[in-house]
Amino acid sequence: MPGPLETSLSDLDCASSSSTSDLSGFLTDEEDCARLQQPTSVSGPPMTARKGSPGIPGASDTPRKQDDEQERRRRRGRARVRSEALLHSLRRSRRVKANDRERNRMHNLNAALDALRSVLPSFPDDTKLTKIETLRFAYNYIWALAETLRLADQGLPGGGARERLLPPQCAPCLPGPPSPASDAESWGSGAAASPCAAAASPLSDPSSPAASEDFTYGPGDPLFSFPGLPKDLLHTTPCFIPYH
DNA sequence: TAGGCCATCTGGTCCT
DNA sequence: AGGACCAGATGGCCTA
Repeated sequence: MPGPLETSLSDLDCASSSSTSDLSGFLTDEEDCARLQQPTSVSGPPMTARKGSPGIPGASDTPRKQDDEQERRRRRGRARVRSEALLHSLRRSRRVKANDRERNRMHNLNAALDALRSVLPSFPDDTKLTKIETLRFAYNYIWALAETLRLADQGLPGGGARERLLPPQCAPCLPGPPSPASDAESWGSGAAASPCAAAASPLSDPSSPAASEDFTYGPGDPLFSFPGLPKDLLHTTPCFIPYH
């Protein structure tokens, strides 16, 4: 699959070398550059002072031309092998750099997940949430906090803390139930096998994440309570971690 | 041992 | 053109 790589062999970026990985078996960028900066000579004897070149008077032309043609073919073959090796090493070094960036990107993503875990309520057994659990937990936790505000608003005359805390356009943004059609897979499917799914009672709020059958809930669940939230909210707050 | 979770590599695609 | 993002593949580690 020819790509831009092939067209850029002549202008290799010698400054952007990767030193992060072992390229044993491959040329490094420095080697690439060093070789490219050399005159285009193949390994072996230098190409200067070719005996019996066509310009020399008195040479017999026909056999000499055949020899020259063979020599040119050999050189072209060696040059092709060399350039393919160079191309391979160039691809390799770029791939190594891309791997580096990808690794770093995933580390950043994990750091963000850790930061998210750190602001979520922790559990007594200090169990570290998995990635998917962290995201689901955060989703439900946000929903529970929003629900707390909503309940608080009902007790406030003339307007609500909710409106003061959240801009109006945020109301529709509150987490709704994952669409079974579109999101069922991404939200997992553990509820069917859940021991407490059968005991789950309908929620008053259809926007609750627990409205999705992927979520189970119940005060008996060890992951049920949110510290700092009203107790009565627990009756409408989903158990946020689906069973597996 | 099977299954879940994770890290890493990789090639493709999109974006700046 | 190069980097970011994404999804699939793969292998290691851990647990029930």
